[in-house]
Amino acid sequence: MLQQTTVAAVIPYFQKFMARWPTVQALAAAPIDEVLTAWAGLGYYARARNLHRCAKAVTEAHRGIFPATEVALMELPGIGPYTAAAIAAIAFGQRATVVDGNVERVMARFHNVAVPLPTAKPELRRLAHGLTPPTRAGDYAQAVMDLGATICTPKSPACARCPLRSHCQALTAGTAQELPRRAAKKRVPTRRGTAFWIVRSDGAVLLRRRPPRGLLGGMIEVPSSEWRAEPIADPFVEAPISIRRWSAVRGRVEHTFTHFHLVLEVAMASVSDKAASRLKGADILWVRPRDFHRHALPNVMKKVVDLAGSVGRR
DNA sequence: GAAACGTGGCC
DNA sequence: TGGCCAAGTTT
Repeated sequence: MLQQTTVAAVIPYFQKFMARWPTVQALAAAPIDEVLTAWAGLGYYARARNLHRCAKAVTEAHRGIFPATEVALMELPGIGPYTAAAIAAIAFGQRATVVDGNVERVMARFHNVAVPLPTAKPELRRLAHGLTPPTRAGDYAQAVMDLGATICTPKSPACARCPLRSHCQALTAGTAQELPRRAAKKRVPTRRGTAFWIVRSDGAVLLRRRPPRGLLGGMIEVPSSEWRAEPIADPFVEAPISIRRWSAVRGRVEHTFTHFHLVLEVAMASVSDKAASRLKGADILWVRPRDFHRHALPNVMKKVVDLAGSVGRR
């Protein structure tokens, strides 16, 4: 959960997961849809799929016991170099070098490394390895991560009250504020589409399960036209049902993903039960808005729901 | 190596 | 207000 995500954002999700699935076996036995529903809103949904696969692997291939070496941990889904080292050091008390964004920043400053990320990663890892103590490497790693989160922050680091200030080379050089350097970022493009809010006579709305991998993989969506850089003249040809009368919802949904901005128009329509009954398939759902919380709607789709739901209220 | 992959908080 | 960045991993 903590991969690329702040502690504050994770805490309520962590509490919910631990209460609902207290053991790795319980998580392994859960349907993926339930795991994704519990993860909805946290983002990077491949993590939820990987966590679930990992629980299955530990349960089925490791007799419910996590492997105790970094190399073996790395074999598990969703566990990369950082997580493997964190588990080895924190859970198993081994001398493993834990390198996350905090550690990279602290190392770049402590040793005044001017080489930009990600080029500097191997060097920062070597430096981190050199400082890792033979005992209590897990406590040490968490201390450095907490230092990075509270004192050695990305902007305006609190060097005056840093316990490492007497040995920090960037502080001596006056470069702490500007380190670590990073390669220039690319501009994010904008994509556009039209979401189709299709209501059945009983008030249920058409939802759809996205393909199991890729963007929002396995999550539930309000069906929409394809999201394109160049919008098409008639998006309604991509609606899941051919409908004569669409009504445009005033306003738009804007959302920023990691690598593109999304602008969504919303169109509404009612369909007969007969027409609705023709839409079938494992990926099709008809759900009343009051039951949306039982499904894995990512935040971008919650924005669509909010906009569509505003019709009639004003 | 580079790109894909969510969302929210901060300044 | 828009860019930056977060306890990274996978393809």
